[in-house]
Amino acid sequence: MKSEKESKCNVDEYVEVFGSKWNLIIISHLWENTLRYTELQKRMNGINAKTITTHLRKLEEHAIIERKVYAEVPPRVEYSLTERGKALLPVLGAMSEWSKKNPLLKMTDSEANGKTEI
Amino acid sequence: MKSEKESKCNVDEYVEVFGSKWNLIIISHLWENTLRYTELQKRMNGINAKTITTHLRKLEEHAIIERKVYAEVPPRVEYSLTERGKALLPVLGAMSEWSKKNPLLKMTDSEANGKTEI
DNA sequence: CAGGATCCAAGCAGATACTG
DNA sequence: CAGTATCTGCTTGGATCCTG
Repeated sequence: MKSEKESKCNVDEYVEVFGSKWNLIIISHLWENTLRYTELQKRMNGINAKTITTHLRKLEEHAIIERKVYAEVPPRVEYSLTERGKALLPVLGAMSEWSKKNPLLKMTDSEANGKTEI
Repeated sequence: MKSEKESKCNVDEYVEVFGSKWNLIIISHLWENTLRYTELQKRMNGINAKTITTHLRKLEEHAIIERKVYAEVPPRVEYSLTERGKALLPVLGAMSEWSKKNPLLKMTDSEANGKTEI
């Protein structure tokens, strides 16, 4: 809704980056290793091309990930985190910590029907 | 799209909580103090009732915020963070840290047309 | 005051088909 | 292989009206 820097000043800054399901998922997948487009897509449970591309471009704009194109015969494009992106470690780490200590209580749609795995 | 616990195990757990613009904003507003419905709404730049209520309910389900209703003549409802919610401090802190050290580079829709404020 | 109920509009994600 | 283009449908957010 495009709030122009009112209220919480810098909150709306990181909201753009963190306030997105896909962004968080992509970043966590690129955490350990550099991945090719297809490989990343596969790991993300076969998310469709348009969706993943849109978010990859977005993260690229924010200089959080880097896109390297190799001019080879079978085209190869690899995505990896930039330094800026790696600086997110504490954030992802804190999130992971919190979720480990505070497992979700309910399941949004299917009211906690025994889904206590992971 | 309801991915059932594939790929990154615990990632999809916190994505539900953090992967939302409004959740992050609400949490950051309730950070310092308990707020009444109207006050919270006002601080969120006049976000409309339905939207804020939806997210407040969601955060309540996740036991991140608490909703206290005072049976007074002019109804009063106050929202505050629970212990579980306060445990998010490191996460929000890390986000804030990151965004301070890594200011956004561009403006999403309006291609950086001089909007370098904040 | 703090919403619930509706309806509508915009944004997002998915499917499909097509290229360098 | 790694996308782009397009169309469609669900999900969100917003506006408005109404109520305990």
